[in-house]
Amino acid sequence: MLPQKISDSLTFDNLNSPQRRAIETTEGPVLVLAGAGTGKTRVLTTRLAYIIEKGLAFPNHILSVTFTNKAAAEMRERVATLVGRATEGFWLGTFHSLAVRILRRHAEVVGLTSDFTILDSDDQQRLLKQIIQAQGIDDKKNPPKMVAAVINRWKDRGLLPNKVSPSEGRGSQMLLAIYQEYQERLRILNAADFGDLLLHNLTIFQTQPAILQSYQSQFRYILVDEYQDTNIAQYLWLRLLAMGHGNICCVGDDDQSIYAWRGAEVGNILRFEEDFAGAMVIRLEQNYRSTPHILGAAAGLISNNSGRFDKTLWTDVDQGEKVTVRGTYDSIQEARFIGDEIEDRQRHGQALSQMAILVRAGYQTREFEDRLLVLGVPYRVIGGQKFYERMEIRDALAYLRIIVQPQDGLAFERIINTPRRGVGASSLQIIHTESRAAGLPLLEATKRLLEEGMIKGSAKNALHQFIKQLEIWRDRLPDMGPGEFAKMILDESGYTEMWRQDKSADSPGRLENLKELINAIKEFDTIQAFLEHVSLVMDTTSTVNNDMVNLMTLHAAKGLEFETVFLPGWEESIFPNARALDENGLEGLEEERRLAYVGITRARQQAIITYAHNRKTFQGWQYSTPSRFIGELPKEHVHLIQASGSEALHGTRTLSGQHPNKSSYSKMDIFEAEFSVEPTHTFKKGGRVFHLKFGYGFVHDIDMDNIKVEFETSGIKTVVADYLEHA
DNA sequence: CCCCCCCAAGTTTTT
DNA sequence: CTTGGGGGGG
Repeated sequence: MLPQKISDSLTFDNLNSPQRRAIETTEGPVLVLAGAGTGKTRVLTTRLAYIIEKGLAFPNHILSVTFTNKAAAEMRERVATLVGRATEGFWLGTFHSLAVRILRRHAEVVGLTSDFTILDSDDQQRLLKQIIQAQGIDDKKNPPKMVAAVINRWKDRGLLPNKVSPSEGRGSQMLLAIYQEYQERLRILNAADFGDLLLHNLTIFQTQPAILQSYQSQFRYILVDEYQDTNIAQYLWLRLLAMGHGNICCVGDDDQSIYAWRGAEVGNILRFEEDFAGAMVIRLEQNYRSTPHILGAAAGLISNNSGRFDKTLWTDVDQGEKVTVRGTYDSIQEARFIGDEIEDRQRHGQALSQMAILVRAGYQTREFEDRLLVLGVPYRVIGGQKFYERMEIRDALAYLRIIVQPQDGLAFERIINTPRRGVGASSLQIIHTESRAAGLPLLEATKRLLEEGMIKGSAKNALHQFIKQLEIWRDRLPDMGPGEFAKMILDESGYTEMWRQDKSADSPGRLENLKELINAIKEFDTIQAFLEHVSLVMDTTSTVNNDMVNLMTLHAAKGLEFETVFLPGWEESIFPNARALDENGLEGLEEERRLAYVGITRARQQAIITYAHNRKTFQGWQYSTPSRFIGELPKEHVHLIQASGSEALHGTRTLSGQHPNKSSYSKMDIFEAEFSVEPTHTFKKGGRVFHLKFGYGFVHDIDMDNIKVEFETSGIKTVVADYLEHA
């Protein structure tokens, strides 16, 4: 095919024909089923550039939606390169950032003012806790966390309190009452939680046809990334906007839908053709990332799921190694094995940053961290606690919030007695009561109580002082740079001093974080702009690009790729996760399987799956069974190495929680039906062999595929038969 | 009102 | 084992 040039910077070179079709079909609904590693981002960005370069629309006529800020930033950057200019006019961002932009313009429609506060989940749970307690409900039996989860799921489905059907869930009346009160309190706080951002948009669109119409005619082309992760509210939002022209292009992969537990509906992508009449479905199936064995193993695994679009990923590449499945005696050996494999590859010139250990749950990274520390191998843990979620950062932000937005009662409450000012629970209780009775924000209620002399003792002076101080700070706000302003607040409030006085081990770190926060604030024009950024961009942008092994959860790995991927802990209860199965049955199992699919398809060259027969948990030693997913991998794509010799034995859980004693073990036979465990090589004890890395040596001992060799130059090593040849 | 001790729980996570 | 939250005592 001849390369087709669209403009100076945009060509169709190196695009396969489905990719081209996905780019050129600009009119009407299009669903692009983009399997792992099939050039999805390339298609999205090129399509965007194509629409611009063809003169079909100006940047502000295109709505491009992603889930994460990271994805939005990447897209923005790549589109800018393609069209050769900045991307200012584009409506390109996350669902939430785009929804906020719209909501700030029409906030009054839903009873907010345009400077409303965005609450994160921590604020949300604090508020819910107050409501639960105020309604005299036991917050032990109904923890705010769980109540928040129920309300969030309702919001994910686009349901306001009046739309929740009475039969919904258990204890629904009580939860519904909390939900109603919660929405009321949010309005008084002039605040919106994350779910509200979308939900309020829907209300605006549904009640104000003129507003909806103006957006419908503005956004002539709509592009959506990761469509399999959309929830109902997001789907409704897209549908309302796309009504009319119908030029909506959704890109996604149903096999990579791993967020059902937070409201994503795989059904959205499966139903696309019904939802958008005349939709064209384009499959991207040529994979540019992985070897045939990796694709084959992943395909075999995912074929066990029902209700999916049938896709067959294929690749031009014809070499590559089988997926390794390695059993170990216990979790200590598992960590050792992976550590050694990493060092091995490093010695062979593979960059550490090209290796990743992907785990099911965050706590699993610890044993690998310990091991890598011992080995002196640098690593980084991706994910974990976010900068803006740290206590000291949230406190500091609360100071800024209450100054900028006096109605923000949650911020007020957070810092009113931090550092200690002698305003305890009892004073706060009085303020709360007044606030609710008079329908006033906490700060206003406090002022009134002070005027009326309703607060006595030390709290009276403290509150009086503090409110005066807030006003002084607020007056200075216009005259100072945001960084300078923030530093002043933290110093004058005594907050910095509080941590200086604190002698616990983590206080120096906290002070350091506060400094970092001030630096971050300096980058913004106003405190308001900074706060908006924080509430929507929870990323810690780590620009450090050192050569380190990557440790993260499977969820965090979606969208990434590595030369070598280690997948430890493939054991029943861990992966598939027991709780996922308990709570969601077959659905849960299928989502776990998709997670496994995501894990395997992150690998370019090698995927190494491991499991341990005995695992140390917080209770003690626990016997575990290899994951059913291992048995689902087609054997022609897998190289199985069982725990060898005495390691292959296992026992039942011991009562004492001691490390199991080998004498109480029976031979394991789980895989004998699935895999041949016969040695596939012909090496003999005493035979001379050659290894690419260790050179020549003599066979010392043989245990299945594991050959112990005494090498001439590097001593005794146990290596896998595949890497040896007769010499 | 503050501090300390005890008890309970312990997937995944973006915005 | 570790961490966070709540309750009770000073």
